[in-house]
Amino acid sequence: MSAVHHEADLRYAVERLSESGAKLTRARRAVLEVIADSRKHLSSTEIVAGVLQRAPSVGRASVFRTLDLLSRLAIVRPTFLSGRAPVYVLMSADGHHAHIVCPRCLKVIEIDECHVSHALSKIAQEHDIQVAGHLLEVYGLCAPCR
Amino acid sequence: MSAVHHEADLRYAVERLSESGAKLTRARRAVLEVIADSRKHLSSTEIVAGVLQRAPSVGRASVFRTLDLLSRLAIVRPTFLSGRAPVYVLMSADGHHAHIVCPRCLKVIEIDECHVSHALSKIAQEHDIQVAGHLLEVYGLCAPCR
DNA sequence: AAGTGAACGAGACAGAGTATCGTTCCATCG
DNA sequence: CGATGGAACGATACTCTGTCTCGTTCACTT
Repeated sequence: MSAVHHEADLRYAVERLSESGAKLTRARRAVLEVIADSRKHLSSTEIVAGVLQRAPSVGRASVFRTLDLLSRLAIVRPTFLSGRAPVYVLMSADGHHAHIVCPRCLKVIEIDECHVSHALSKIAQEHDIQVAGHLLEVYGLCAPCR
Repeated sequence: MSAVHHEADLRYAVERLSESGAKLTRARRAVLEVIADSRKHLSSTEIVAGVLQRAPSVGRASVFRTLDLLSRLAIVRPTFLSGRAPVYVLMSADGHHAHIVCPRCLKVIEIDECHVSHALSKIAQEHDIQVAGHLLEVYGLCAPCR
């Protein structure tokens, strides 16, 4: 019920939201809490449902507006995992995220340490880019599926 | 007009399609050609339009069915770049793909060499996964935008 | 050359996301 | 302390991407 799973990420997301000049409204707080509170990545429909439970007066449109805002701020990233609708991934404090998708059972395994910093600095150098974040998706069969 | 840009990828995609047991129909060939022929990543709407030009008798539904099939075969991967609708990325022969997105001008820069093989083998080992492919998205300002 | 199941084309349908519009909230400034 | 203005809101109508259905056609096998 309470937001315990990604407490730090939630705090950081709220901080970045304020920094951007956006107001921290009830609707936005509710969306962030639902996302941070969930153990798995949620679709927009699931987020709407979660928000409705937590703050029944919040409208559908505000949830979508918030998801848009969070995407633009790179706090969240829509991604296709299982199913037809995109699923919103909460980026970590430094704008990075990585997970493994098993193409057979569609399970998603979150990765904390993805070892790409060296690769990123090479890419930054080769393409003259100022890297601000990344998403790494790895596709591969998990142990039970082999 | 003719498919010259990702000729090798196209050939490989066709091969994997046959290998999977799927028939190589006119609709599927048209979709693959449109995707491989394009210099940029296309949305489903753009793909439908391209197919319609190339093979007017092909139905909308078949395009979506094909995109589904190609996604399941990891020949293509839907991703959110600019805009509301997802965009389909053609994975390279070994199931890998990487690009940089500039969050300001929304330009997408394709990366040929992404230097993550070492990171992937570490991840494979740590999580007991048999890696079959990956997608790396790097977010960062490009030179002109700084 | 014929048989068979996969795939197709057309169009009705569903549902995710958007646009509109009047209202509310909140900060700033008189 | 109350007025002013802009950002965000809630409700709802609407759009459009993607799906489902169903009878028909076509690609591959033998």
